[in-house]
Amino acid sequence: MSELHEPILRWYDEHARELPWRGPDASPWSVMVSEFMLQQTPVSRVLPVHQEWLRRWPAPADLAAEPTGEAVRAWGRLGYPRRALRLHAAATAIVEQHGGEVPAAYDELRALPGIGDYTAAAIASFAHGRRHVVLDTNVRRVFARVIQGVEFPSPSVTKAEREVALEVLPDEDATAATWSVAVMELGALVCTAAGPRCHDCPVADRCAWRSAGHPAYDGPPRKVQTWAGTDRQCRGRLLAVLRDTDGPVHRSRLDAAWSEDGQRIRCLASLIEDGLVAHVGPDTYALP
DNA sequence: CAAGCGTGGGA
DNA sequence: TTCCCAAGCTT
Repeated sequence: MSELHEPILRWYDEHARELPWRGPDASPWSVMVSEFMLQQTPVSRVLPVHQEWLRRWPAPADLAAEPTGEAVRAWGRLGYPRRALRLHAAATAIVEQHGGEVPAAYDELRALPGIGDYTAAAIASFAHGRRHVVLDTNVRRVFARVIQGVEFPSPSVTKAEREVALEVLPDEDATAATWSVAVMELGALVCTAAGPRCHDCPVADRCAWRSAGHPAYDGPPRKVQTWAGTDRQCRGRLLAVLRDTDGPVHRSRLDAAWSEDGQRIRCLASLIEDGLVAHVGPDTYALP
């Protein structure tokens, strides 16, 4: 499958977006912050928050010196705000255990809060030029189509999938890192989940899914998250009140944000349990 | 391993 | 409008 390398690497060289966390001047910390923010959040929404984050906290130690609530507030509306807590906790661990420098070793990255297999491989590859299999949703979809000939990959990563990704990973470290980001970019811009632009694809003539006539997805139904009325929506409402207010707020403000008493009380308790909200006085709450 | 966790934009 | 989805992690 190494005949995929040249066309995809050349395509990336010509079509890659210029993003602040790419480029030769991007620090490992900048890459790490971007990877946290990009977990389930689109690039366009990450860009302004990432820029302000790096301006305010140019190194892990700068973030670690702040209360966790400052990270939650600066996270804004990126979603999944526990990522902000984990990024803060990871920065603290980097200061305490790694001399303030983002580790380059996969195992050390993987041990940090909020860093799973994908993020550890991505930081090791993109910030430090190490050779790792980087399997995100884009890479999985590209390989599913080009190599396996199906529209979408299985719900969770399989052993076979990981073996295929390792087989096609270039041998040289720097090339492997560029390859991974190139395949990701191809998935993000061309081989998209809905409406792939096969006419712009550098490997369309080698694509198993395309040569099979774009057979429809035949796997288990992909689950859709419900939203209206869920705890996630309730928690988002409550946290938004605190985020958009300077200083503590009275409980009446939170009561006004969600009408159903039982759910609101449960969600507030879970936010406190998660460390996203602090109970600072009788009927008074604030960011931690 | 399935479920839970935010948010907003595009089709 | 409704549905789908966007560089996952944790439990």
